[in-house]
Amino acid sequence: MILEKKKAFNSFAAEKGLRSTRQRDIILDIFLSTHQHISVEELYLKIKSSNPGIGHATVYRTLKLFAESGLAREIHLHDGQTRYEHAMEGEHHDHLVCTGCDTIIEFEDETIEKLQREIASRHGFKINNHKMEIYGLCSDCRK
Amino acid sequence: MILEKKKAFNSFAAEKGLRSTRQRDIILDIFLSTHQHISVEELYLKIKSSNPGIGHATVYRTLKLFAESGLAREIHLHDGQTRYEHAMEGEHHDHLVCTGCDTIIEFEDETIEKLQREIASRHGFKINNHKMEIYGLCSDCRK
DNA sequence: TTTGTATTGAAAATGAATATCAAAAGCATA
DNA sequence: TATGCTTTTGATATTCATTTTCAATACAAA
Repeated sequence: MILEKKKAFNSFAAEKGLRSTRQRDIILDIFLSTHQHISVEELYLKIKSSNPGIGHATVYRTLKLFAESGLAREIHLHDGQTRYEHAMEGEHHDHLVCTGCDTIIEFEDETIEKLQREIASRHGFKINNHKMEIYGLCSDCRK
Repeated sequence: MILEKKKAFNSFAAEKGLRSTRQRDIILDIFLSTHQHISVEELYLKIKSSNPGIGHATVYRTLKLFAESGLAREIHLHDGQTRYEHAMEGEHHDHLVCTGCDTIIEFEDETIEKLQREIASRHGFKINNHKMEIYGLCSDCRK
């Protein structure tokens, strides 16, 4: 699966005429090895620890490329940091965010997606993307 | 209705032991006179034009207070600016955002809200808040 | 008034993200 | 393999929204 994703990114890169570089390979490997919702800073530190030479800007640039290629998706929660999650074709993750402990739980609900499409078409919109976040307290934090 | 909101904010302020100041009155008046989704900068400029003395920081601070009091709600679209909308008890606005012309259309859907509550309770969450934005192209921009 | 504290505004600081630009690296071609 | 052109990189500076700092000011209770 990771291999497929690498291939997918490589063909995206080839199509765009991008060169293949050591840095992009490393960032891709490490990004693919992470869990969901990693912030740029977190990823940067992770990369730094094994590859001290790689710069801040490169990580930002490369993650934008991943998003463009469809490999990753940007998410903006309420703390002013951009995070990236692994994106797969046609797959959508919505989020339950605990404001107590910052736990993020993913969910999908086909009925909601369907209703979104209905609402959009009722207003003449063509959906590209959507995001939905529910903020609250998880059972642990309510205690 | 505007009067009620002012009263509501004043009792919130009283409860918190906040003082009543000329600046907060002015900012409240002007905020209440605006339409939905005003950015801090836009509001600041509007305020500045009639009250040149009022500072940037005060506008930021006061809007945070409004949000805390329940009078306003923060919204974060994807351009790095915080906007505020008028919030009313129990009322929720979700948004259809046109990425072509930045038009924002509000909608509400009780079925979606119900499904959200179900999902949350299934995960043991108590909802405080939610946001949902659908990004796409409106009929004009698709032409 | 007087006094204690909250609030303000100007300016500085922060922090995320982007731009700049010279040096380095990739890649096609000779 | 060497050459030359172009992309990419990384250090640094910059931008922009927002927050902090702090001395001066305003509020409200006594």
